[in-house]
Amino acid sequence: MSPRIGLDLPTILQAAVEIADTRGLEEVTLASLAQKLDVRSPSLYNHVNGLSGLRSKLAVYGLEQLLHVMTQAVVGRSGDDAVRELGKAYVAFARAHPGLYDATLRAPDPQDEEVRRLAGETVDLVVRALQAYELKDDAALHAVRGLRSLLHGFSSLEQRGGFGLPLDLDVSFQLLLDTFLAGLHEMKRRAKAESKPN
Amino acid sequence: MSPRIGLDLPTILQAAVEIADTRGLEEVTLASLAQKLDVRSPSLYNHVNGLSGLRSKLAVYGLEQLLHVMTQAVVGRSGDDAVRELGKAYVAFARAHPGLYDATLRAPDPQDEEVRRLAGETVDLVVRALQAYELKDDAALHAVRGLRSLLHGFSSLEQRGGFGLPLDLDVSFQLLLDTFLAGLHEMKRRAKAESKPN
DNA sequence: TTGCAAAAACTAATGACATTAGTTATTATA
DNA sequence: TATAATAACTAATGTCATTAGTTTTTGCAA
Repeated sequence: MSPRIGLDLPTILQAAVEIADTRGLEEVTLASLAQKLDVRSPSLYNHVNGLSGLRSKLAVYGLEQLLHVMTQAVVGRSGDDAVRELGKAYVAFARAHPGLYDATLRAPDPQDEEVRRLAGETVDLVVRALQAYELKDDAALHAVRGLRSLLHGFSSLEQRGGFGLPLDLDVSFQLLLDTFLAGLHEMKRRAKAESKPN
Repeated sequence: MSPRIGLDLPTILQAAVEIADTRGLEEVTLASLAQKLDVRSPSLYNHVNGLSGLRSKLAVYGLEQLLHVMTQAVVGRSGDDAVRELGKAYVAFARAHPGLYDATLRAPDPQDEEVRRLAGETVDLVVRALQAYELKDDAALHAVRGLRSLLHGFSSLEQRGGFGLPLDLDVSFQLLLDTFLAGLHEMKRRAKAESKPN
């Protein structure tokens, strides 16, 4: 009971990531992938459940890596520093792996257990990074959504060249993060002013 | 010199939007569109330059509509009120027309003159809406990018079901906007504190 | 009224793709 | 050394987009 050892999943994913990052996610086809791996496309079905299966695996792979770089960014930090490094790590990942980043958003099946686990872990990580702002109850989760919106929005628009203006992107990002953080501090101040006097 | 009067561009775009909004942008194919219009797919080439041409037209069409609803949202308003209404109009558009909204981001050719014009007009509109914050020079443009990042990020993640949490989306959005606005005010305060004392 | 030119819509054909069915080849272990 | 498991293969089908070339319609000029 043992077959020939040709392809394996890591090799396939690596090749797929390379195509995605250099040519775009749409160019990741079973045909282009098979050609790159010097194999006939039906052979890929032995490792992956068709094109949609490949995309799902790619999504999980990307989510794992994204979570990893985000985790590395926040260890040993807190408050503004933690959030800033988290943000920088996020956009750096999106810049370094545009196709893979794309896959994490377009491909994932929300029902997939692995996807749910990774999403949960990511939320937990960001909640912890936001601890310093003393957000009550759901407020922390809303803030996680907000931060993610802003990070994804910036990364996504940057990738699509959606910013037509001749303006330094890093400055824009820095300022956006600063504004958001200033807002968080202000919200914290307001919450205190509201609870203390009573 | 006159042909038969069958299809026309508005009819085609309307049908394409309907498919995009109900089944997703990927489902807008010349085949599906032709079927919906009760025509053979090569006939569409008389009105549109293939699939990519259709997508470009769809992008322009969407950008026009988006600019329109944003314009309506800010007329007669200023400051936080203007920004809030602008934001609400943006996400409302994305919610009402998920496929068309998608097209405005994925399809447009940045070289296209029409696209550039619409993008420019949109930037101008938002810059005007942000006048109350007295942002200096490039700061206003950076703020436009920031606001757009946050609006697009939220809309995009909402559409993809990227928010796994069982939490009210409108509250999240409201809070995100509040935080951003509080941040803008704080930045304005800081800028004043920095210039005045000198 | 008639005929023509322009343009829309058509048929036919090609090539890229995903996918399935069924075959061949390889290799670890019994 | 034989075999069972499984990877990789060939062949075939169906869906697309796209191009070439044909037919049809219709406003206008003669």
